[in-house]
Amino acid sequence: MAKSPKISASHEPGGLIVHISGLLPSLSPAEQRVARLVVSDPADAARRTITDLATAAETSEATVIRFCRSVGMDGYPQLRIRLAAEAARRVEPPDARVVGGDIPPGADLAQIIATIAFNDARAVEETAEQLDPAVCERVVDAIVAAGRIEVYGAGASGFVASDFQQKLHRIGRTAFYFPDVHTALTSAALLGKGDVAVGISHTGTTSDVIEVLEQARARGASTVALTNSPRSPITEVADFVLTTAARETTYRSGAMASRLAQLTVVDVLFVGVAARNRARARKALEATAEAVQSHRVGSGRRRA
Amino acid sequence: MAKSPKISASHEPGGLIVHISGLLPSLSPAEQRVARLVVSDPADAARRTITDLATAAETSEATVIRFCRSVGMDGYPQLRIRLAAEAARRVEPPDARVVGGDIPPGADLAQIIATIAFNDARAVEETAEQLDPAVCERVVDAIVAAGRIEVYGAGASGFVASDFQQKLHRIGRTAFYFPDVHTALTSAALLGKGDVAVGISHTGTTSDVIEVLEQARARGASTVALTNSPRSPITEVADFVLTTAARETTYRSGAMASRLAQLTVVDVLFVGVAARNRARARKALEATAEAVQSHRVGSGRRRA
DNA sequence: CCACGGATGAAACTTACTTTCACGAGCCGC
DNA sequence: GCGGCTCGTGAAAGTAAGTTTCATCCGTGG
Repeated sequence: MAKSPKISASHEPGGLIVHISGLLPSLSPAEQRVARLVVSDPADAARRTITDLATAAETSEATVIRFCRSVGMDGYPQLRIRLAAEAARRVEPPDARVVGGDIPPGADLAQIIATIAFNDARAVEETAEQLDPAVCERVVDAIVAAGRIEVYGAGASGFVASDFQQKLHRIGRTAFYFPDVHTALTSAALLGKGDVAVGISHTGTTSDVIEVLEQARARGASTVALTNSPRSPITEVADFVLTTAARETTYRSGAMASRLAQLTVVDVLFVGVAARNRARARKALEATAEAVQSHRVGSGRRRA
Repeated sequence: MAKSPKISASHEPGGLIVHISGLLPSLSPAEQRVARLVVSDPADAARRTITDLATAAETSEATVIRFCRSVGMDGYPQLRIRLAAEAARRVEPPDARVVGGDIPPGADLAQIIATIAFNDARAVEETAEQLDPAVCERVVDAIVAAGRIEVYGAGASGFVASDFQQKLHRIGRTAFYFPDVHTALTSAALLGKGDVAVGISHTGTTSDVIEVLEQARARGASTVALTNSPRSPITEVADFVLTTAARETTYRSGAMASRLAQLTVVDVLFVGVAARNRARARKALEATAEAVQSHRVGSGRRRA
């Protein structure tokens, strides 16, 4: 099979299910139907024959096979076995919790809290499970060695980009974030070999971010994509691809779990970079903390 | 299909492998060869095709089928799946999870990932557990009824404030966020009864935020504090206090888990508000999503 | 409007699984 | 010792599952 030349996590160690949900948006409609069945009840899918599954997904066997290939399996039997193994491993409590689902119309606040927390926590955990330490390592290498780092993101991902920029900055790395595309583009044009550009896009289809990343790459900078869709367009302009694993219910919910997943990855990179030079990072952190000290009342301690 | 009339093996409870080794002696020689292969490496057996397994056991496919029936399976595919599940279950992960701890100096990326994800997920879950739905409800009431909403936050909490503002805005609430204290102060001075001011501060001691919240309160606005310290100064100027439960790890001030906890609370409020008027919120969300559509490439899909 | 490319299912095809059947070894009873 | 019997066995036939091919359909961009 054609190996992608870029470094991305093609392994799905964390879990096949998570891997599939990540790929879901990159699948064709018919394949998505199959994917949803599989994700919603892996054990059941493993029991079904290909014809049976195809019928349940209201499609043809051919599509099921295509789906298998899309998620990296050789064929249906392999998928079946992996699914069975996966289902067995996760002793999933038959919790009534709505996984990745929408909040029901009549829900009260307590339900809303439980649902959101559950999905948020899952997104964080699943993202961590499927993150490839090797790719992270290489990204950390690049950042540590970088002359300059730029982080791009639009909309909700913009906050994450901004957060990342600020974190890197606080430990003494030269990092920038530009909310404005034009500024970002001009800045990216000034990047060069040894610099690092990080593009954040949940869907992986944000053209502004892709464009800027492309520009950065053309100038010789190392490019990193942080997205939920391992096969989205942004991955084509990235040297390194880091994926999150948030099962977001489309725009209905706004970007909720996805932000948390992205932030978790940002934290990992941050700590990874900081760990490379503990002393220096610590000193920088202390200095910056001290700088805002006068803007705190009391000692951060309390008193009623 | 003709059901086998013979007394089939009872539900093998302990485990398929154990079950098979148990009745190994009662099998015919050729079947025993198959059984031994299966027992010695279930995962491997699951990967093989029936012909393959038959060859390895130096027997025919027919014998393998007979073996399947002997151990209580319907046929080979079922055995395969059960085997895969079994194998997966017994390969328990070397769960050396770093509980709530620090990131050790020599930690590699995999450890860092595990630690961060664990703490982040915990922060989210614990925050949800101790969130008071009644208080949330009243805050939601206030926001729904508000003429204007302002959100304040500095540093890392500023990103959260900004995120909250943007979310409220997307569902049609009039919300503001000011990165600059002076602007925030002047704006707060223009608030009045029925308006809502939300102050976000992890430590609860950020004087800028407290000051602005105080101003807002003096003008008659309802004030909400979102903090990790239930008795910190900020709570003294707040009508409603929402607390997070992040036990921030090392890399002090990195504000890692705390952000996620804050964002979870933001999500709860957001969904709570949106749920009050589903139709309108949905329409607003769709309209805003559509607005950025032209800034996306493709349909989010892509092939390798 | 047409050319193009992707998505899709029908049908042809291949492989895997299952059943049938005949052979041969052991085991009586005559 | 020799039919008749049972049982384990694999070869081969038969069926079902999985895979490939291909014509059609649909949206997209020229």
